[in-house]
Amino acid sequence: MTRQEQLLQLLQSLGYRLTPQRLLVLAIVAGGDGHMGVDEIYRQARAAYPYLDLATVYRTLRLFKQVGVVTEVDIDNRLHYELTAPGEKHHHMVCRACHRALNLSPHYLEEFRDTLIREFAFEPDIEHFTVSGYCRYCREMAATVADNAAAAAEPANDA
Amino acid sequence: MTRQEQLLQLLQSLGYRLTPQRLLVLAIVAGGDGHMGVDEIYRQARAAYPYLDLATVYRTLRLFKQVGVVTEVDIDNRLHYELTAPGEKHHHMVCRACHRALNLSPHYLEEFRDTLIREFAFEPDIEHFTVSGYCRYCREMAATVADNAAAAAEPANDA
DNA sequence: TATGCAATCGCAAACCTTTGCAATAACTGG
DNA sequence: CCAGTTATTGCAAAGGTTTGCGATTGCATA
Repeated sequence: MTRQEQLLQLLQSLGYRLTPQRLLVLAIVAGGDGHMGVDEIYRQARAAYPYLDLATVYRTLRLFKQVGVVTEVDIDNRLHYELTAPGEKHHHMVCRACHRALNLSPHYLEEFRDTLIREFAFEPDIEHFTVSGYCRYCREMAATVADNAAAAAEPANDA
Repeated sequence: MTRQEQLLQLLQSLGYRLTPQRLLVLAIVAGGDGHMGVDEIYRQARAAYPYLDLATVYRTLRLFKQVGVVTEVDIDNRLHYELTAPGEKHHHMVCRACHRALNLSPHYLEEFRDTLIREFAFEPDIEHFTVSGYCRYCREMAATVADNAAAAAEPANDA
């Protein structure tokens, strides 16, 4: 039984119906590489089944997320999805500059999670956790630009 | 000089113009208690200046956030803002059930931040950090409901 | 105080996402 | 295998937020 078939069986066991739309969306997300934007999923799905509605894609992805089949990532105010890899769960660091999403092992969040529970009885939803910030490359680039500007502004360094 | 005047001066020193719209929005956010929804800010602003446009409110708040004058919090897919309290910076824990936002001291994030920088050279944007999850009260309520359901399903406990 | 430029505004339209509703289709039980 | 029930769909419209654009206005300069 393939991974996709397993997931379909999971959906069915939870009482959800296996519609062609759901099979299609699952196949596309499973076939994609990493996080896919909704628009891309929709485009691919339409190619196979032109009557499919965008709302159905959104609803399907929301259902998949709720059941744990996919992981939702907010990248630059847009929703992206990837198949949840069992045993390889990970969180995301999204760069504010280049909008790339990097994976982050759950290990780095466990302590934080424990603290929140212990101190505030707050149970963080660390199934779908995203930190935004600036990635290594954008930070380096920014540093380089700043250096060049400083050099250009330095009269002694000219000529 | 009041806090509001300080902030206005800050805006001006950064080259932004002090328009009546900005003064108004700042006054409203400063006068509000805690996180205010955009709609509430807009309603109050309109009462004082009916020609104000919603887009201007959004733009103004985005500017304020960018400059650090206000802090943005996403509560149930809606933007909320509060005046940034100097020296009392805090993050947020937003409950997925009751949508209440609780404050979280930056202290709890420093170690996490250091780890990300050290391990991945990723600089997390911890100026505006929000964790979602389930708060103490909603967790207790869920537990109670579950207990009651279990008790109701227990034949020996009836009558 | 008058002038000019650029930032900002209001308006309208777009954007991404969610929702209401009647029609359709997947599953259940007979 | 058929009919009934109910989840799910497509469609259209709304929701919150952002953006393009021409008109306005704050502010610097003279």
